Amino acid sequence: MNNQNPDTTANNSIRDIKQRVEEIGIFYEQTTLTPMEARVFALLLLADPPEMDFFAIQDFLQASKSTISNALKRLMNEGRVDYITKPGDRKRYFRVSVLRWLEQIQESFASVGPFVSTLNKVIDLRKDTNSPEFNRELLYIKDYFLFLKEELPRIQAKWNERKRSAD
Amino acid sequence: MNNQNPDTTANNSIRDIKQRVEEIGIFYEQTTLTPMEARVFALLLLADPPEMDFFAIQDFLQASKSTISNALKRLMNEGRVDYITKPGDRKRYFRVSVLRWLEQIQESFASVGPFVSTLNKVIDLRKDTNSPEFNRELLYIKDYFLFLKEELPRIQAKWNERKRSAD
DNA sequence: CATTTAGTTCGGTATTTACAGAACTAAACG
DNA sequence: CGTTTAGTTCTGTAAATACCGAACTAAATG
Repeated sequence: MNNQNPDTTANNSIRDIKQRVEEIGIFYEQTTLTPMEARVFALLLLADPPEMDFFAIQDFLQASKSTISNALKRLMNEGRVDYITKPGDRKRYFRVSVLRWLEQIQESFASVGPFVSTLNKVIDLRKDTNSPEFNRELLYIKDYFLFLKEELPRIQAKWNERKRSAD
Repeated sequence: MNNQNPDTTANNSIRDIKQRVEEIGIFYEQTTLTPMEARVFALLLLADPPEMDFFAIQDFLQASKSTISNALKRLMNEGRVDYITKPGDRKRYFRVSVLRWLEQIQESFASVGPFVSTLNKVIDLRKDTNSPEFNRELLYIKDYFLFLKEELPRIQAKWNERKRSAD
């Protein structure tokens, strides 16, 4: 049914592309994805068209079904990937859900909260100690996080505003 | 020589404190420290006075010398911990270097760069593809990172300004 | 300069984690 | 309603990682 060029990605040799997937994959591996998750994600970033069915992913990466299944599951849980379906075709076509991915990133930015509360615990537990200098430094760093907690939503708002007025 | 109360931390039972170290430790474990690194870090955050010699750390955490040595090494490389020395005492007293730790955090905030360049690679590799919608989304998310790359230094400057005028 | 002290490094082990393969499931198709 | 399809789940294994213990090193001490 897909009558486009059936290449996985545009006009480059398949070997080249495998290399690119590895390369991009390594970057995302360092942002807390497992090697295979990172490769799946990189592949979907580069694929043309930008959605692939389960078997195509498995075949390209030469991995087992379970590994691909688990990688996709985690990528979907993290909001980086979703899938579309096509009428009269029961396959799922997996793709990077760029906009949800962006939302996840934005939310994670907002998560300074836990740092603040952990520091508060520490500061509270230290309240009877005889280390005023150190305790003051802890208050200082907590202050910084509180500052971020205020400012990050601000720049988020600024971004929203910029994008709103761009249409 | 240390004529303070020799308790590891202030006026709480040692069992309590072990529990606190675990608790605070678990939080830092989730921010890319190994369990033992996280415990060492948590211990130094709670210790009173806020510096401890090698053996005191080892004894408290009931771990091997090598494990403590490696944990301290990594914590020092990451800029979270340093040590002081005392005249006529060849031990090193390890402590959380709050201000360097803060600097590290601030630097890591500034590191949006790699995200942008990875996205640029992806966008470049996709330039001949037939997926305008997807490609536009990628440009959009890249735009967001570029925006952050501008704005984060700004809020950093704002913080510096606030702190400068606070003395 | 032999010994103690304060750690580091090296080699091995146990636990965890990533992945494979095969058995299973649920929906759709003939 | 048996079979194919599109995945998932379960069980085992290989590789990576965290940790231990013992051998080592470098500085200070007697």
